[in-house]
Amino acid sequence: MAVVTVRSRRVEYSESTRQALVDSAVELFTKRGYAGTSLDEVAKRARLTKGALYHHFSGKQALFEAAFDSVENAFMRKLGEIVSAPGDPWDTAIAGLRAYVRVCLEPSYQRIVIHEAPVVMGWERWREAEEHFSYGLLRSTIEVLITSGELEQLPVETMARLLFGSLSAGASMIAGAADPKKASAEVERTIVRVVEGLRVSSAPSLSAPPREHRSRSRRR
Amino acid sequence: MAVVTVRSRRVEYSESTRQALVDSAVELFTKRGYAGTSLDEVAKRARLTKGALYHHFSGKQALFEAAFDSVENAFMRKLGEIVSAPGDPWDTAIAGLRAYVRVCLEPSYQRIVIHEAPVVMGWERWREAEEHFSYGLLRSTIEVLITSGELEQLPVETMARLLFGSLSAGASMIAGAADPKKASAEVERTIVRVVEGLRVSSAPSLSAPPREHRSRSRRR
DNA sequence: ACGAGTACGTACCGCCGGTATGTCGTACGG
DNA sequence: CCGTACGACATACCGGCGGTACGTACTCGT
Repeated sequence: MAVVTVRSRRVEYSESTRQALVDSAVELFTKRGYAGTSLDEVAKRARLTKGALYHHFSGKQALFEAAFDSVENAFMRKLGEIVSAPGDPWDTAIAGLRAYVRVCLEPSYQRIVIHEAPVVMGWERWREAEEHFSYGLLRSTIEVLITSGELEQLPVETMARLLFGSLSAGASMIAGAADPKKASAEVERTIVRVVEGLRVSSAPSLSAPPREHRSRSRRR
Repeated sequence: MAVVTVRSRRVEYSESTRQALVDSAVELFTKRGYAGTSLDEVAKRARLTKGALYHHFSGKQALFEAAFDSVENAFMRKLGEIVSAPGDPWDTAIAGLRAYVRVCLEPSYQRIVIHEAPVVMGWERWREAEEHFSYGLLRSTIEVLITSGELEQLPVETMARLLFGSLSAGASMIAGAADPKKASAEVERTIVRVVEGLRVSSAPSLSAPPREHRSRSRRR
């Protein structure tokens, strides 16, 4: 079973052209968006023709998803290492947040993953794909924090979605800001503050699932 | 300034056909999305032709923006009344949050305003348009809460964006959930908890679901 | 009542996603 | 060593759609 059929030169060339098409697609989708990019253009930039493109991909959507995966894989590897590093779970989680905010400064991540993918791939499929990437990371991080008693006991799925939404919005804001450095600093600070608001500071709540309380908490 | 030139029957007809086109566009954009909807289809559904459409709108984008405005105006009016109602600012803000979550159950708001608009109109233009609608409401509400000392002092702009991102994500989640009622309840609860985490100097009163209460909301 | 402008409809163009088909080189069995 | 089958592209073409040019009927002001 150790027969590894020496990767022929032929398939090497093939994979290379495929990669060239993906790279070209990433560039053009980032600059002009999905609808604004023609397949002839993508092929031309890779010094190929549409025939080659349709040999490697079933259509425009498939090409986009390949570009999507390419971008995600490029940026999520480091992030995964950060949040799975040993040490205090809270600190590593915060470090992950900061790192993610930095990733969101990348134009290709911004446009392809955050903005266009949900529309192009359909929201459900996008979410499904994100399970393997940033959303999955966020979700597992939250789970760790909840089980370790650092975070308020709230529905993990919902928490993850809402936080992810905040991060995406922060990403958009940073990308569109006149001063991205300053904006990312503010986003970072605010996000961290939001998460800290969900921290359980005191002893682990022996309170059962927080439900119905007397309310009317008045202030002032 | 009192030159009230009697609206001729002609312009009435014209406005009526324009409205028919917008309504048709809202329906089709909601069902099939922007790219999946052809102008011939929109015109046909309104018992018109593409010629009429191009008489009233400069192109597909303009038609979309008209549909966008139509949807926003339809849903944001009530919301505006809620958050500008007299009474305790904190309570009205929370009520506004809950109301917004309900709006997010509407398919047309979901797809047109939340999902497609940022891509179709471009993110910057989308944000600009949102200033007059939901985002503007959220922002002003936050400003009130901060100046009244209820909320942590954080950059208003950033807070508003992040919270808006959370709400949008919650909206998407609700729309895609198998049990939207349950999902919206969870989103509501979690969002309220997040906001309470940002409250100053108050023991977080774990969500207090107020049922329909008083408030004759006669305002404006 | 009559020119003018508005509110459409009709016909057509160019681009683009997708398909069908052709061609050339390479691996492979005999 | 040779033919052949198949993979890796290129070329040619189609249908649909956004957008444009132009034609036409109806209305309105004078």
